[in-house]
Amino acid sequence: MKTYIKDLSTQQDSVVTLQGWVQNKRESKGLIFLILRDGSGFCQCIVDLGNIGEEKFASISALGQESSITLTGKVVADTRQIGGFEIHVDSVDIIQNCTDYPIANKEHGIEFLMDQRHLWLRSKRQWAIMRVRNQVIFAIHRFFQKEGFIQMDAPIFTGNAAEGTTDLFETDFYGQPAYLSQSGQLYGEAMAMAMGKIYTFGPTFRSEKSKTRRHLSEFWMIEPEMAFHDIFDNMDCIEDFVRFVVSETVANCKMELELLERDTASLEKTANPFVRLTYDAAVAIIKGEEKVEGKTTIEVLEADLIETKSQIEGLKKDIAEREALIAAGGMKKGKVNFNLNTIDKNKNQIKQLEEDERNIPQWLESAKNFTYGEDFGGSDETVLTRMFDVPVMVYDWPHEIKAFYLKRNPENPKFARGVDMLAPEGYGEVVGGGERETNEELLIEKINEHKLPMDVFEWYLDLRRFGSVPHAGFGLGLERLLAWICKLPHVRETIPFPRMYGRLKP
RNA sequence: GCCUCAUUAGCUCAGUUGGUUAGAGCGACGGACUGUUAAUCCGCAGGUCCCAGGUUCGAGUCCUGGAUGGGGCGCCA
Repeated sequence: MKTYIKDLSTQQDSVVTLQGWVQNKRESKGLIFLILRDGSGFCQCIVDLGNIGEEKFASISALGQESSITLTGKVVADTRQIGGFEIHVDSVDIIQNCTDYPIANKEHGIEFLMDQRHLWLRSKRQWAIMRVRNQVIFAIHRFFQKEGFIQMDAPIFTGNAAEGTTDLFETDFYGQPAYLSQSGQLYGEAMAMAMGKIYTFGPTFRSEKSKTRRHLSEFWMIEPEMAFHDIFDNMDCIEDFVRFVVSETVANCKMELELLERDTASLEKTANPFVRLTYDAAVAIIKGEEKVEGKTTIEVLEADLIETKSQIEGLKKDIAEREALIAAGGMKKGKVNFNLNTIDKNKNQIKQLEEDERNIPQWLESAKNFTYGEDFGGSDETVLTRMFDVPVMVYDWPHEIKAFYLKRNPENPKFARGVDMLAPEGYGEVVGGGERETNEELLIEKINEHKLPMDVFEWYLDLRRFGSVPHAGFGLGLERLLAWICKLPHVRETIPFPRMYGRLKP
């Protein structure tokens, strides 16, 4: 039977066989410390010259990083180790000895790592992120399945742009132009009329030339659609759903989130009620006309700017101190290296903080001058969510700026019943959705207003002609949700092989 | 599409007002050390300073254009 590192705790003092890769190696005379990884975890394995013989010892000593091996040894408890266990090795079979593995155990730049993505996935942080992704996907399915939703797959080739706004990838479909799907929602609506409650879970494609930390050209979206649900039922569903996925992930990914140094306290706050604001109320807060807990956005942002500046000063001081210590001499080499590396890290942090320093005044300006009636920009979202520590749902948007299929507020037709959920900690829009228009005349009017080809929406109008009912739904961006849960600076690390502007390989 | 910052060894980065033969650490390689946790110590090798022009006696450094990348805006999940 095969043994995996994650199961070592059940095998204490017995002899097991592990198969994996040499993640790191330290050597001393007569002893080799191998850090083995097998996909399920990491474990230190000790090779003793006296146990294994000189010839074998030399061949193990020559193993490069990421060499593949099979080893057999005794499981010994050792509190110093990550998993609490280590292996005292009896024998090693080398499957492949490899050398010159490109990714070293140190800081690397993002461009280099993205070029090495196929190998980078083996690194600890990436390993942890991919495991969280797996748990999040599983929790999403559990939520909808327990709530009686039917999973459906929407087509990926479409003949039209669903909302007519975003840039799509064009392909050739037997001589006809076809577009890669930017949303499965319209098809979801059809299926919801058949099944009651459905959800799609599939890839989505947008050819926007966006170079930001929250855009991908290819990403995964979850789109539930519910018959007999209005905007408020929809918000209840969003809230229950996000709360469930976050709490299940926190419960099932303790080790992974710890490895990512993710403070889960802020995730646990999703147990509290989410903030619900109309567009009007949100705009008043963004513009600084309305206070939240006694403070305006302008005050909070100005304080953030001062804080950023003092952090930069603090880091510069820290660097100067370390440089002076090194220059003074007499420091051990290991300590010098540690300090040099810390200086590098601090410098990188300063670069990021300096970007914030440049951005915050722009955001402040943009928030102050926000024009009522416009859609929120990324910075407006950041500014708004900065004021709360739970997700914020903004609903009832000016209908002109929202998609054609959103229902008007019957009490005030100026507003469409769309809802966006903004994640805290600056992550912004993670969910977009709303109640769907059921009035056929209004829909036709909207399709014309948006200058969309009527013939491709004929089938969609049929949904209003035959047993039309109030219904609502939303779309959740998996990678954006993951970036927030893992507190990553960019969505590109949340998907195994990101496709984005300027990145098609590997 | 616009704005902004960057590009120097395999990797992460220094490089002074423009001045001789461009540096460090890590990694790789060779050696030492029997419990290491980014091991440590000694040694050794490693360069199209992103590309193309220009200014200058002289350019890694200054100027112009381009390429690539980071970030922001717009657009969006």
